[in-house]
Amino acid sequence: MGGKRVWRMELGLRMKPELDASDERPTLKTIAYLTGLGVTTVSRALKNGPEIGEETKERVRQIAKQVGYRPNRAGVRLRTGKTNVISLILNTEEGSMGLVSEMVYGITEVLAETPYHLVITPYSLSDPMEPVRYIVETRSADGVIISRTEPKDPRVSYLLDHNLPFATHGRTDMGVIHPWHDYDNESYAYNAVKLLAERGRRRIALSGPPPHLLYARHTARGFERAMRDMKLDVFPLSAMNLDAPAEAIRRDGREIGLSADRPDGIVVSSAMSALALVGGLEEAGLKIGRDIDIVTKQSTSFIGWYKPEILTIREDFRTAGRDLAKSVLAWIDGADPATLQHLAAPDVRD
Amino acid sequence: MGGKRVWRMELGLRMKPELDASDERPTLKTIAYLTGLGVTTVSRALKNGPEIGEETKERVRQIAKQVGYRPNRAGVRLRTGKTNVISLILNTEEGSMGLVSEMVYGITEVLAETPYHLVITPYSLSDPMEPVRYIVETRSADGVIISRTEPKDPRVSYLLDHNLPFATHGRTDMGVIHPWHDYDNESYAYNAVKLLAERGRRRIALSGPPPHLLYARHTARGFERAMRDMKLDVFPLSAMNLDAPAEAIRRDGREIGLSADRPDGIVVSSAMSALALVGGLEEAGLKIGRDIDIVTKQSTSFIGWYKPEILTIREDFRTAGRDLAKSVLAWIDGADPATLQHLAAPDVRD
DNA sequence: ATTCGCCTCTGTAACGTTACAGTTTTAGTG
DNA sequence: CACTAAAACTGTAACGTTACAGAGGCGAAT
Repeated sequence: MGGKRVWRMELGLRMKPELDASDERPTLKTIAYLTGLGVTTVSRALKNGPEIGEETKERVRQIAKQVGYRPNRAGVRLRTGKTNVISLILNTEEGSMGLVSEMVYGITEVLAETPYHLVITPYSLSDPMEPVRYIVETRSADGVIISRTEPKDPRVSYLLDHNLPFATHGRTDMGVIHPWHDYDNESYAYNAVKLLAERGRRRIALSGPPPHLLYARHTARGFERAMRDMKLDVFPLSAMNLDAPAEAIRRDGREIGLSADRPDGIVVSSAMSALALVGGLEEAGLKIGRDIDIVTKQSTSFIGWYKPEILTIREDFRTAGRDLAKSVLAWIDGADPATLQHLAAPDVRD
Repeated sequence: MGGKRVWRMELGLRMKPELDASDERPTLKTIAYLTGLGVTTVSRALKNGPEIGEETKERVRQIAKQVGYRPNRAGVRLRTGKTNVISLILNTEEGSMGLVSEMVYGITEVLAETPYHLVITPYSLSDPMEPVRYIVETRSADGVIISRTEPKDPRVSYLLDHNLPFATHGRTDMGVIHPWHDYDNESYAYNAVKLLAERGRRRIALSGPPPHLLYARHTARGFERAMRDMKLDVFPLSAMNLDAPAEAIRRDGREIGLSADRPDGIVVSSAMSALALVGGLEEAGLKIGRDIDIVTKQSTSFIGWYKPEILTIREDFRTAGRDLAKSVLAWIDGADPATLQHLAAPDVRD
């Protein structure tokens, strides 16, 4: 074997007599030259292909490591069509503080251990299909992550039609199967009510998400089930609308606080709204935790720092990001999308 | 000219007799076939090269648009080395809510009108150089945006050494020239003090950023200048440390609130800390706006919704993102980096 | 001895683009 | 009329990778 190796080396030298400029980025050719093997062999060896001898593979791997070889993404992509890119499609008009960065962190955390890069693709509400079409037409990603999923989401059908793996943050209601990650808002609402009941609250209101989104339904279901189970009085909040600007919510809070006939507990679906609501309630002279209790979801723990009187249940967007990334990768690798659906149980402590 | 066109078409047909599968993605070859021109000519025409006739260019452009031609990024990248990628290097441990997403939005807003994509490259505090080295070694981006800039930032020297255009969020103190965008913290602190002075506050404290960061110095300078100009009493906050966890800041706030000898105004450098501080002060029974005034920076306007008593001065991270993106692109296009340094004046209204 | 199949390695071509070095055509010059 | 120059176009090669179709060598079966 030693003899064979030497012979190959000489052959290599004869065949590729160019100087290898050592400051250039190494390619397969560099390794081929160094080992005296063919470029193809090196390529197969680094992929651990079955037709390459174990000894050769080891030698190639060693040299590759020595010279710091990194495959050229453009080369791979041009030849195979594989981009090694996951695209996160983001709406740039939403200002849901913290949500996005946490999700991005979760995604990068998973991708860091793979050859995948994360590309951020923005869209405006005026044309949500634009980035999806762009990615499909230019084949610029192997997989896509979608946020702000709608119950009937045209992006989902489009991606399914074009066989591009994806995962959605939030479920859909279209009778099709695809990977998703969703926070269990039914469980959240149920537990929120339970928390209030444990504090002796009996007249409880729900300030839910915008009703056209699917998770508004989940939230309402959990809320109503809990109210029935615990035999509490639903306090209807007609005016309340989480889509409304914070000023309006604050105003609502003040009105509620001033009315003689008011709830003694409110379940809120977003930390931002909870803050605005509490602002209004306090302006009306109420003391949170004494006169009324508020439960809200929170993604970062800042409410706990600031106002421990507000009851919180955690929603972890980093985990969501990790989950979504793992699901897309799994789908790309051929997993059954039906197995890539995750409902995240809310963490009731804190 | 009509005759010429027909002849070319025939030539084209003779030379490339393959069927053009119309569902395939169009390439230069497709357009060459359709126009009867050579691939090279089409390439030059679409780049508006000088050696192509105006009439031909127009025809090529038209057909290109008709078939929906989009240059293949991998092809360009492989041939030219141009990636059309800007990399945003992010620390995934920081939880500075809202900051990151707003910056990302600003960047994508600028890149949307260019062929550039935004890639998020994460790093952990244990090895801040890793992503920078990766990008340089694999030549995987044409430009880089750095956040959390340190006064002596090794990433800056490394990127300068390797001729990779970049821009930093925050200035450095290394005696080298590079593009940056920085919030004018000196001006912020000055205006914050002025705001307090206008409300009759006289014993003013500063709760500044972690002292090892450069903008701590800027903040302190603005604060001290304002205090001198307005002949106010500096109230030293020995215990205060914005690096501390929010719980500690909250505790500090309570202590300050309970002490007989306390400031009547505090300038705070981060909205998060301001909230924790206010939480503590209120716990001690103080009423913001009556017993004490707080000024803080805010990036989203949520404090205004929640607690209008807290005085705020806006810091706009979306603009920062836009600025940083524009600067990197300009540097890539050969602009003088010395002209790409922007100090963002704080917006005192709101 | 021949054939067969297996194992391990090989070169060629192609992905889409552009730099480069021509080539043809037309118009202008002496 | 030859000659040159400019204008407008051309093909070839290369970027780094991998699919594909071999090609040697060698042991086993015939």
